Amino acid sequence: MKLPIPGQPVRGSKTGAPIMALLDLLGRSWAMGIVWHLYSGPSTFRKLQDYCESISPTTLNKRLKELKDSYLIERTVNGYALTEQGKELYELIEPLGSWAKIWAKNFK
Amino acid sequence: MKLPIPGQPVRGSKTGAPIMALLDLLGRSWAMGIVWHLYSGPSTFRKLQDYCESISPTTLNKRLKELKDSYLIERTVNGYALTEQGKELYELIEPLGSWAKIWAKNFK
DNA sequence: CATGTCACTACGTTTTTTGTAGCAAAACTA
DNA sequence: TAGTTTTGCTACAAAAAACGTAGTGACATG
Repeated sequence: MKLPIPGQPVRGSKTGAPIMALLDLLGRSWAMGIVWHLYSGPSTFRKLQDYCESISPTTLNKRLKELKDSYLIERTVNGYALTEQGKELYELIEPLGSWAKIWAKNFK
Repeated sequence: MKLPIPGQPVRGSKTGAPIMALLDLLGRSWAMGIVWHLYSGPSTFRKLQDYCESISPTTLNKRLKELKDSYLIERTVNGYALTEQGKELYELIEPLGSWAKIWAKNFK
């Protein structure tokens, strides 16, 4: 799966509309989960693997590369961490957390 | 791929934390794209297929079923449409649209 | 120098998604 | 009302993505 780059054809848009590139990136398995987790602080590869519970190292490594190449995360001395932009993105999706709790009531 | 149900094990959480169930659902190919598109109004199966440009009917049908079973979309006389909850969800992710435009500048 | 930890890579298997074709039902059209 | 479109799918084979296990090289620890 190649990196979705705004301005180039991506899943959902031949012209590469930024939102579609972003949704392509985030719509891959574990991508949002990784961002979600990293907001609580930098994490090592192994800890991310533990956190994700069932992600394969292959997939984790791929997602990390993609997120790095998309300027959302970076490697620091403490492990993988959100960039400033990554934090911005997290803050945009953060409201999903409390909304999800309400949404969950449907399933009872 | 089975429907991620809050309270049951889902990708990223053995206990089925609502946010993880939601991220599992939305982290499947085309899921957010479908929600994004439907906010502009109800759409038929064929129109969604056109809009998504490269989704297979098999996958579109699966995603629609999942979103229906998750109370985010429903069938109306005008085709598939967001439920009230689906609209709420859209409004939460809407800010991604304008943020994506800024994010896109990284790639130049 | 032996042992452990860490960040991966290799690789074969399973699961998901694609792409093309086609079909039955409903809606238009002559 | 018979024929044509349109619609909402399903079937199925092929391609791609993700998994799971094993293992490797780099670095730290004792």
